[in-house]
Amino acid sequence: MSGRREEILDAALAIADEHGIGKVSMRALAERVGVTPMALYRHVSDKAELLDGMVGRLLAGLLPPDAGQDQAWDERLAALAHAVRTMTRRHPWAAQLLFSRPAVTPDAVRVVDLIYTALIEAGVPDREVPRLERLIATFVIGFAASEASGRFGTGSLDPRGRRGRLPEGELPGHSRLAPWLDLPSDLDTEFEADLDDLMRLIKAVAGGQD
Amino acid sequence: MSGRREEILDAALAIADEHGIGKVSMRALAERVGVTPMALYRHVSDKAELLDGMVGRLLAGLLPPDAGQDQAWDERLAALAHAVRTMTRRHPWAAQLLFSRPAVTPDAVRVVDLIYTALIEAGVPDREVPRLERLIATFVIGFAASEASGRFGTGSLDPRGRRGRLPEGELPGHSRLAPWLDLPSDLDTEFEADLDDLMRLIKAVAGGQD
DNA sequence: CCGTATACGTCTACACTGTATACACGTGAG
DNA sequence: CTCACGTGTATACAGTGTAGACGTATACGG
Repeated sequence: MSGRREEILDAALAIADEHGIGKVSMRALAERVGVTPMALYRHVSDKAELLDGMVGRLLAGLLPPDAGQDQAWDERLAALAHAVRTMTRRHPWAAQLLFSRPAVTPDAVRVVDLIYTALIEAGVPDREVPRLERLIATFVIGFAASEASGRFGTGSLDPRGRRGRLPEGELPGHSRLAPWLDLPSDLDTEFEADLDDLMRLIKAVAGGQD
Repeated sequence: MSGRREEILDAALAIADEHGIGKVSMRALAERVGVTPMALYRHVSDKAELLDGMVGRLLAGLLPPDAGQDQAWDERLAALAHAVRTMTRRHPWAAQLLFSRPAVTPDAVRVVDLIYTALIEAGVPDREVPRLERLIATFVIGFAASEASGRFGTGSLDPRGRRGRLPEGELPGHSRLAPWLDLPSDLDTEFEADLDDLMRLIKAVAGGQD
């Protein structure tokens, strides 16, 4: 009935994109919409529900424009994974929220279903499909969240700092891998390689049983 | 120098365990320690640094008591993964924080190094080790965070609710998998199966190149 | 013994936060 | 006309992180 709710959600989204999720307060949002803070509660029961609505709105943008039925299952899966990553790069604040609530909104369920059908088409036994969906989604979201929140470090300065801070010899792995750790990590190609590995994993599960 | 900082960190940890991370406020923490809120700032520069210190303290508990050198690489890796999961089950609030900052604290680096050496021992080419470490850690932390924050749903009620809310036929994957979705998910065995798959993935990367 | 440095803690105050409660105004239906 | 309903407002409360100025207790070098 009311596009007002969507209007509010989009305003919140705009604030988050411009100034970070931390600046999304009921007062700031109200001012942006042009109302009193309490007016928001007519359209949103909680601040939590507001945040839920925001991620819901982003998830809706994840669905491929056309059904994309012409692509093979692995291409559809890769496209979805890339869509998640580009989404969290445009909206870094969203990555953390994806872990916060079960995927019960209609849009989220539709995305899950896309993964289900892709895995079925890949030949994964029905019994294993939900587990593999969670495995893949968990990794993809986790990667996006790590990237967005800085867990992967900020570049080449980081690994050097690591080794220096601990007594020599206590980190055999780090010292052996030193040449590779000093390279500035290219997360684009890394993500690609990770996806390749996951596809192989899916094929292994599919091939082993059917 | 000052065991006082550790004392404060442990008090914060206790509050988080008893009443949830949301109840960890400078005022509540100060009262627990028996001081004025502002006194905490002598030992901790920020609330953010306080939270960082809390996860650091938990990461320290992740290291195996003895070096555990007698176990094979895959057993050491599995043990580490299980340790993360049990840690986030005991401290559900911690899972989200693991995504928040790069692993630069000494304890975190030591954990990363354990994974490095395990992967090297597995025969993974040096060049691929850091990537695989990130892949595995990302999944394990993501799984723990999902479990802790409810992303995996709260049981069997959830999947039924999902399908009911959307028009029939729009979710082919869900309707085909209905029998499996209604089963209460057993996250213990699911995590085990996921680890098995990841081990296979590691062996594949190792075997393909050396 | 004295002066000083350092670590630690207190008090007050500010600018925010989410939201409960009570009230006002429009519009459309019976 | 009246009543309900959807919407927005005004006020208020309890809680948050933390800046700034001020004390005090212990230890150390002359």
